[in-house]
Amino acid sequence: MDTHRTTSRARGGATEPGTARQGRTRTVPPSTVARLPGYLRALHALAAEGAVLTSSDELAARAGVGSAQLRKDLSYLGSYGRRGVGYDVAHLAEQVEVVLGLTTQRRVVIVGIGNLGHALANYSGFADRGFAVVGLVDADPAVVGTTVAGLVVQPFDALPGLVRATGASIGVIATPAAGAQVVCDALVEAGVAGILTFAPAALAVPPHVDVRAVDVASELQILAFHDRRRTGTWEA
Amino acid sequence: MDTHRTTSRARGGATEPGTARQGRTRTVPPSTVARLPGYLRALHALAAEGAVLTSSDELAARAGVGSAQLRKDLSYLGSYGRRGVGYDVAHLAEQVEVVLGLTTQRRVVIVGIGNLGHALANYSGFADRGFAVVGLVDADPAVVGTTVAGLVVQPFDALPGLVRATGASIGVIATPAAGAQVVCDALVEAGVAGILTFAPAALAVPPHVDVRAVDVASELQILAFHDRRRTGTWEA
DNA sequence: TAGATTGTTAATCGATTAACAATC
DNA sequence: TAGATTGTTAATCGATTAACAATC
Repeated sequence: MDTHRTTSRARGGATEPGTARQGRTRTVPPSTVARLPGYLRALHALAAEGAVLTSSDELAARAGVGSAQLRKDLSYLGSYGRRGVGYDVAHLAEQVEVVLGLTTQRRVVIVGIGNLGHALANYSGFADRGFAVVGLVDADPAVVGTTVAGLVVQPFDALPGLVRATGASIGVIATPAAGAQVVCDALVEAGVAGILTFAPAALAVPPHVDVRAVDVASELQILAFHDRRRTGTWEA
Repeated sequence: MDTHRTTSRARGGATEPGTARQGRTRTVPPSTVARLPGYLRALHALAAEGAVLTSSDELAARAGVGSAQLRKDLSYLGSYGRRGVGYDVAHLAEQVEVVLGLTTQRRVVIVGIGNLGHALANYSGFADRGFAVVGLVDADPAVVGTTVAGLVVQPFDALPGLVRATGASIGVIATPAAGAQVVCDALVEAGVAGILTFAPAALAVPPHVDVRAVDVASELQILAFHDRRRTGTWEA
């Protein structure tokens, strides 16, 4: 084992195509990048309510962060507010989308069409937020050939062809932990740029591939830590 | 709005019932707590392979972190290794479980039995890792009364009674964003200690309640950031 | 102008990493 | 004893926060 680690919420100093005139390159810290989707969500909610302008106070409250942090985060993207006035909701939303790379719809392939894969394939939040599910893959012959969310489930062998034919740049792994690394390797080999895995397993990937891991049971275990009262381990 | 924010991956300086003799209280940093489930996973995998001893190098590689970080993290829990020898796999796993509060099985209620709620209710990884799903709730009369994963779905009104009757300490929100805050308030009112939400919305909760938020579309957007090549925004 | 709110600076705080003394 | 590996220290690094000068 000598490829890179997963679970790295932070992959170092990413650069960003210059939205500032001149194409100058700016660096957005990983912790900021991770909060941008939340800001975008809040901006869309404001826009839906008809708001034209917002302030760092208001937007921060909606996103659940402090206003100092919000302003600091936005400052990495550029200067999109007006002092004494605030931010133009629509314009700021657009800028955040540009930075996140959401001006083009990304294509997603889901591997593992069990309960979770099913749910993800049918999730409308993907389409709403810039992603198109363009392919479904499963290793189980009983599942292959069935139609889920309007797509016919393909066999595992079809994965590379599917990724290339559809131009998918993101793979989602919704298989059990046992199969996750094999699926991951296949996705990497097929050329995806990012992988979102729900399998409870650490994945090894080459450095040019980005992995994000969501482990539902781990989230519950972290919650359990804070609920550790009367667990029987008291002593004095 | 004057309750607290959500999305706080880190709720400050949690204390831990003293596993060290004397009941002395120790503090485990949030970032360390967040990695403990991964270590536990790796330890269980090692145990399943028959390993009796492991080293910080081996365990760290399995969990996808550096060995220095692993040792630092474990040092917050106590001194459970032997210099020159390594860690006893079974014993260390047990200690991590004690710290995470997994010696008692926690009871979980799921609200929102759509595609995702369905998948979560049926997810075997919960039972395997210390949690029992003891109640399902949905607002849709067409869903109420149906049986999912061996449980009859209850109406929203039944939530407080259900939480109390089952002694659930964790609530999972799998509803659309629009209903999330109402559900959250009801869970808090019913007395849960922690909430895991999949709804794309910031939740306000009182300070004694812990919230963790998983937003699948946000994860994809973060991946999209790293895939921001040829998005058309180049300038020079 | 007076009031408001940004963008940035500087201070603080927490997390990571490398190195090594302690010790099995 | 010699070799191995932990637990801890100290240095570095990055993230957060508060305060305020710039400016609308």
